[in-house]
Amino acid sequence: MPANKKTDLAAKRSRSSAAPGKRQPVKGAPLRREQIVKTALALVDREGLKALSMRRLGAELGFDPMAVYYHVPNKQALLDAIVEAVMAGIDLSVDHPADPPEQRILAAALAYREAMLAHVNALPIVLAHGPATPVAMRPVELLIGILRDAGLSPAQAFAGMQIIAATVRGSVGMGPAPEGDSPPAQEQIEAMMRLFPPNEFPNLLAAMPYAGEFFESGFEFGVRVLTRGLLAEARKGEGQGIGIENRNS
Amino acid sequence: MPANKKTDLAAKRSRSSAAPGKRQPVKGAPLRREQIVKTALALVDREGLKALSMRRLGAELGFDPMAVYYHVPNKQALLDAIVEAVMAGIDLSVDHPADPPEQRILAAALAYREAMLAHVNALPIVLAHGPATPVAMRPVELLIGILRDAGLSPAQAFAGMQIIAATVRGSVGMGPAPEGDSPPAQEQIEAMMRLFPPNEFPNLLAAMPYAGEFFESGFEFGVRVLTRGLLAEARKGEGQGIGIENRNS
DNA sequence: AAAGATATCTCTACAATGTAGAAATATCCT
DNA sequence: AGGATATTTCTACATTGTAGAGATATCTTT
Repeated sequence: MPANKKTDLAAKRSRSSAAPGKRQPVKGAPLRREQIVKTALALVDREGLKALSMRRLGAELGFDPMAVYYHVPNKQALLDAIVEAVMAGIDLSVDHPADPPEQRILAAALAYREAMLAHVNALPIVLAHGPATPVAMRPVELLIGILRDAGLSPAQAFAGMQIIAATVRGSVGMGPAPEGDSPPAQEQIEAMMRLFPPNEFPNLLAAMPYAGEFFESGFEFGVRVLTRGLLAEARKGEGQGIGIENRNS
Repeated sequence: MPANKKTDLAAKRSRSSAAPGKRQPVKGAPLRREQIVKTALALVDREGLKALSMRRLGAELGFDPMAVYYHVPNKQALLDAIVEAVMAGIDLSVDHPADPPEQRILAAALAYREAMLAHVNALPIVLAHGPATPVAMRPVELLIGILRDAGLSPAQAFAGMQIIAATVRGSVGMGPAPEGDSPPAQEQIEAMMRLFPPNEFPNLLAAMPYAGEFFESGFEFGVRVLTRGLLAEARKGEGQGIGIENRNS
């Protein structure tokens, strides 16, 4: 009696949710797109990007792998959805319009960064030009809004938002390697010492010991510098062709 | 007489190089690792990342696909080598130590950016935490050197280099989508207008028309702001815990 | 030049992947 | 109940990276 796969899969489905007396799901909660994305992201977080195959995802969900294709057209769309989920994780409630602009900008940048660092294994797809969906654009809208509140013209605000977002994205991409690519930082540093001849890389080697320290507090430092400069330049009306005239009311 | 594959492949090899009278290659130039990487990068540039399969690369080289595996342990190593090749494309000759620091930093940042933009199709792997080989570290060494020349402490210089590099990397990653993902910018903008309700995204929509303008000159603007702020903060001795004391001679 | 040693390349084969297409089943509506 | 629709499963296939063994070229030594 070789129990076939169908029975096995059906048995695996969790019937925990859904009240039994009412209508709606009877056999077990049907597959929802949201749950697919959530499970996929969790899998990536746990085991890395290359562990995310459609078959593995199907197993994780307790469904046939092909079931996913009813809710998502192809794997690329799934990856896009994952990116969107990461972006949706940005906590926008950190912004308080009454606070000074410097503080608002820093808070937004940190929230952005925090959301990405919460899913380091997904960084390759997040940084590879994620989709411009409404969800992913809410933080952008907020940042531009803050900069406009600070008195910048639309063009200046857009440029400022781009620079800040670029700094956030670039900085998380340069953090510690994800997915067990490399040994712990200490060994890595010593290996580099051996790999890089001190006469060719004197400055790099001299600065390496501060690498860890930077990742802790250096990002904040950078954003603060950037913010201050941005606001000052904007007030001066300078801007290298960006918003030379103020298009305000 | 079914001409077998072996003969076909051998016939395909270019025997154009290598003097015939001497020793060394007689049958046709042997496969060199450098040529493999070069061909692979060219293929990626031409047809995008997903066109780069080992079989396709073999065909492009005129060798059996498996021949590559004698020179490169696996595909990941090949990708790493491609990233390194892109980094090696950074033109370090733009730096003139006699120039003022602002100018040197901007030139270095632009050279970095230029090299990455020269291979947009490779960006996903370039941004996905490239390997820290000596070649890839030369620009880093240079940047730190410039900042040290400008009077920053090692820690400050390292932090500054990180911020600038992050800005460069982030900004190229936010450029126009590669690999024909999306239609030309103009249509895209109009599509966004439709996708984003103006009451939820007023600032974004107001700033969108300047998107193109930013990508042209906004990056320079951002780096300039960052540089000026960086140098000023460093002179003041401030630095949020980064290099509070100067570890100079 | 012959013969063995080594470097380089080729062939075959396999497991894993994304996904098309048809079939099966569950759910809903009348 | 029965037909319509939504959802899931099965089967199958082309493509991918790459292991392993074998073939061939090249170099070294005699």
